[in-house]
Amino acid sequence: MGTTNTTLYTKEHNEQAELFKALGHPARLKIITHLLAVKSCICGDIVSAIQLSQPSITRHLKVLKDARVIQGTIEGNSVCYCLDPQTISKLNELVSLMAIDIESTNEQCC
Amino acid sequence: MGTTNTTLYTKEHNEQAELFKALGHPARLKIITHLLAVKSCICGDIVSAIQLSQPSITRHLKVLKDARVIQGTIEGNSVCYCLDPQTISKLNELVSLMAIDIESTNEQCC
DNA sequence: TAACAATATTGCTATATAATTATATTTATT
DNA sequence: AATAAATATAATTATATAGCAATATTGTTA
Repeated sequence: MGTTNTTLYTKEHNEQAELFKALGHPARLKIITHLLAVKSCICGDIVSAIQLSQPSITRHLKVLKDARVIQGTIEGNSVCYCLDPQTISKLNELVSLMAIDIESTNEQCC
Repeated sequence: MGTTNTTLYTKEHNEQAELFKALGHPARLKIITHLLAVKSCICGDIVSAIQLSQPSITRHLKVLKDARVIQGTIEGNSVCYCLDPQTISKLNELVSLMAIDIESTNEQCC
């Protein structure tokens, strides 16, 4: 049905899935890369950096914001977006743990 | 349109997005967690570990396999699945870089 | 206050996804 | 060869997502 039955899973798995899902679109990765590249907050110029319509960008930004990948603060007329270090850090821990766990599981049976 | 226009993005971003997308479902994270926990390849018992129908599991496994998160080898009647260390390692590098980059961008303007 | 600028929302369409039941395929076993 | 077991595929349904054009909202400035 296109609808995930979240009741079957832990809160953690559901939250982590939301995060990964938010990262699962090239436009959103491009936005993130852009935010990292400019080394500071950026405002409306995301639209000119990404080849999508303004409403589409806004939507992608909303997805990233809902997943707490980015934060947005209103600065007068425009909005200043930047990455949320906490979320990226949490993501990093999660993936690092996976990588460590997999190292110790070096039975390579497949 | 529900269809991502992949031509707008780099091959890397498209590939990374595919990977994140594959991880963006709690059932698939549960499968991964299970594979990490049993510390070895497991076969059909994934179905009993996850509360979903057999075809749904098979589909999730296919998504993970297509994204190279897991590998599957046929063992007689059943299939043995395990995580692909290379992909997890690549993912780890990517996310680590993000985390490092964000550290150096500590202007916290938002 | 009017006009402008920047961002958000709405409405729409087409494709993608999640899930199931039923069926098919494949291999093992008797 | 027949049956059983394990996995995969097909068909179906409902919801989600990506994208855009048009419009609304919100804040700035003349």
